[in-house]
Amino acid sequence: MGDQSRYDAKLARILREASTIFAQKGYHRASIRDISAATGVSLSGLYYYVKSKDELLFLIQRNCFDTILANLEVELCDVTDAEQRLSVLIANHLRFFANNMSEMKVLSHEADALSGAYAKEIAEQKRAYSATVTEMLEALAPEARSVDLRIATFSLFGMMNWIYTWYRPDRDGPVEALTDEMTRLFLGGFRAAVARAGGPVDGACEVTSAHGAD
Amino acid sequence: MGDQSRYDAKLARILREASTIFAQKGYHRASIRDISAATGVSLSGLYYYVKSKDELLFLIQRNCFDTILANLEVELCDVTDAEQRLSVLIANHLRFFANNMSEMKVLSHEADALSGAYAKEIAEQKRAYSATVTEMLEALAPEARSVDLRIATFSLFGMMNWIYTWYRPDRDGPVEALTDEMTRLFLGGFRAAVARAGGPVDGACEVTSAHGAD
DNA sequence: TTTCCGTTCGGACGCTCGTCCGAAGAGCCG
DNA sequence: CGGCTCTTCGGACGAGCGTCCGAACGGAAA
Repeated sequence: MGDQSRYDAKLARILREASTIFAQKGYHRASIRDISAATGVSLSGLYYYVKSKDELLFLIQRNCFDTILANLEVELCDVTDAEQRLSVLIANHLRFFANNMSEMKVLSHEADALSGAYAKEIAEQKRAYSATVTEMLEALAPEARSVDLRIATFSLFGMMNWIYTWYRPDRDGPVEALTDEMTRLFLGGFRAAVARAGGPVDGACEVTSAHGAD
Repeated sequence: MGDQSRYDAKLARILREASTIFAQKGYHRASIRDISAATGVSLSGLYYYVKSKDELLFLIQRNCFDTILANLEVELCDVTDAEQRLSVLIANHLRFFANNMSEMKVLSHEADALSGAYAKEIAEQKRAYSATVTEMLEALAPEARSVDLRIATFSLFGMMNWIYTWYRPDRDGPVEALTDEMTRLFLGGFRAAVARAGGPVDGACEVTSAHGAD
């Protein structure tokens, strides 16, 4: 049989180059011809490795989640403290993102470019990941309301995922510093929010409902 | 002269419908034909109101920033307390987003779909807005390092802007509750981070650098 | 050498895209 | 009525898109 590993390597290279192109131009704006040019593989040659442009995006996204979730499981296995578990998750998430900026941008930005079975499989991975975070927060604050846990969960993902729009290691420092800062920001806020749950933050909240619609 | 206000109203309607379409399908995937169908205006008729598809996106985004920034100025004019100023900004931001979900999604998701002069003008509005937030944070914590202020600024924008991926009023409660919760989360975290600046959060941070690259 | 199979590719397919041209409609003034 | 201006539109243009077919390549097995 012709080298299986050679096939795998070339497919991996195609996925990597495609991530770069998708990250630069966006999924819909990027064309198969762009990817053909970037990889040096002919237009029709690409279709030997991939069924469609959609599958290309699907494989990229699934690889990302597989890696993130697998790494997370390894790193969490011997950590029991609730706060440490959360900060391990944050570190794992941001480290993957910083080391795979193109893939991360594709993951965050092209979340609903897929449809059908592809979309379903990715959505399931995302659901599992979110549920993990919510469980961690619940372990940290068993008395919190579920709505607030949901808001906290997605606020954390917002902080972390949004970095694809602004983070550049040369200007903003290494991932480790970013991780520390975000962990401190979120964990500190979550602790404080839970501690005085129900009450406003030093009169900072009643301003909220002052104005009507825009 | 034929009604100027009639022209303006129709243009506004086109922009509104276009926002919906762009939000649903994404800018590049959405076609002028989709917008033509949604508005009932013919394909070529649209070009009487708008020079190009790019200008359509540009006008939507500029209208958003104009509204947000104008509202903010009004709301801030008689607030002096540093914490209250920040929470007014958060409230203003989230209220606009929740009341204009399509426009907000287009603003957050199609940030770099523009190019040339259009992109430049929007980028300038965004820069001014970010600078406002950073200044508020600095007023709140004059001793913080500028890198941390930058991270805090974009973490806040991440929390707020990411809601376009998950927030639904019927499931997640009214904007006011969301605003209170996010204000509490961020402000609490920021205060805590500043208070113990430099030091890790209860041994939650040294885990960060444990593993290498992925 | 011949056969065979995994791999590669040129070139074409039908389709949709953003844009524009020339003409026609609508309301008003003379 | 005719003429003018603002608005609207049918239909076409060239370009680029994702995909696929049939043929050719190359190295190992016979």
